[in-house]
Amino acid sequence: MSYTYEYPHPAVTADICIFSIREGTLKVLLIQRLIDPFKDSWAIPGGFIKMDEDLAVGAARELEEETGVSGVPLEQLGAYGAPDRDPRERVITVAFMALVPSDQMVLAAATDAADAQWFDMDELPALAFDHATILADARARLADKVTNRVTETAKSAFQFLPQKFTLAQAQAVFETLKGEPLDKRNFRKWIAANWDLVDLKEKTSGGRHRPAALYSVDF
Amino acid sequence: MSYTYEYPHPAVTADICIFSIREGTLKVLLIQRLIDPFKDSWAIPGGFIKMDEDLAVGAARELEEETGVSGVPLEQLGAYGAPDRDPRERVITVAFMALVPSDQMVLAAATDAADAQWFDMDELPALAFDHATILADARARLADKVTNRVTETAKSAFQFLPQKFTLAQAQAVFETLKGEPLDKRNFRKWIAANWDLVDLKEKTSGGRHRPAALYSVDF
DNA sequence: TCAAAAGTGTTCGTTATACACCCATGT
DNA sequence: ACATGGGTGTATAACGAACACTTTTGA
Repeated sequence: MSYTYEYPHPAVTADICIFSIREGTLKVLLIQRLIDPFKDSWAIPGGFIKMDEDLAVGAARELEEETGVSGVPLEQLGAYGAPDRDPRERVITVAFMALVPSDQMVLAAATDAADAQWFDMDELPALAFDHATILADARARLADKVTNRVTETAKSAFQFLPQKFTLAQAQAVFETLKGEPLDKRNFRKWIAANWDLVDLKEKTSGGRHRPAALYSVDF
Repeated sequence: MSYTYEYPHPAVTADICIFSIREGTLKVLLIQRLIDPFKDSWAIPGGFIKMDEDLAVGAARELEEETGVSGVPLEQLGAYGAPDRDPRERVITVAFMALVPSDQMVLAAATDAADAQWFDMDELPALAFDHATILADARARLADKVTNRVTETAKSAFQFLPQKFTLAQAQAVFETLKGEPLDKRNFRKWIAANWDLVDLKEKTSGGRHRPAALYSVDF
């Protein structure tokens, strides 16, 4: 089957930057490409948009196909369309991003992906296409969104915490997302002022040091 | 000549929201479509991206072809790709926006455009495709960008002022761009703090009322 | 003298930032 | 006793928002 047009058409893809926190560090979900170009290179997941699906829907589908990850709320980052960004043909990509919990997530590489793995944002491999640029843009946007206001993005930060958590644990999560250390007292003021924390009147135990108070959060 | 692909490809367009101030009100540059679909409807200028040009370059080219407007710095707004947004075939558009002075600008409708005119943002005609949505997004972004920091977008606001201007004139420009009235004293504090105003030690004359001090701005 | 626009400061609330010491526990 | 992380308050600066009266001119 082939498709013919009177004028040349670019291909359009969606690429998705999926961030998570694992082992206390910010990770991004990458796939290893199974096919050329950039065969065997790592890349952010993505693929061609179908003719009858919305951009965000196509992005979600490609994400699930290549990595097994589904049900994440994607936010559009923008379009990337340098003429030579794909050596095959003209490909314009629309980039999306999301922040998700990943503890119970099972990665399942399929379709164009030989493998799907979480990479530490500080130890990225060489990336296919212009994905390093896209990912850098996404990283910057993530840091902006997490602490400024009580947005959906900020809410999702709490997914990296157990239901009962200490303030030190919460601080570590926000530091990881923001990419810089935060002042302990200022952080505690901020979280108390901006979120509905419930003091559970419980303390951690078994630690080597002073027990910490446990909290939960109501949205 | 025709172009054949193994898989279906969408068409990709760039659409451009060009804002200006004319007669003291915020205007947007629209074209009247010469061809179907939406023949005779008004639309924001735009058209198909060529295979070897960058998105922003294509947007600038389409803008010039259809309206005669050139040399404007475009900022990407995002991609719009609902499957049915174009009745002909699947068309994904990348929207751009800019704020430009228009006093000496000569509009020259050509190519797909029967006409090119400035429309008052408060009196828009029915627009083709999903252009009403795109334009509303652009309008919101414009208001955000103009007053918050000393950005390029904010700089361009001064292009709507004569070289020697009064603070009341400047306030009127910023109010138009922001879409809401500003407090006189707060505005004067803000403009003095954020811009390098030069007090020209001159006053307006010929007005019916108290003369106003004239300023110019250095960047 | 009146109408109309020009000009001018202070207060308050919120937010971000900086910063140092004592406390409770396990070893 | 000591090492380790838990826990706490105050001061300052910057910013945005609210707000009313006097001055100067032409008609």
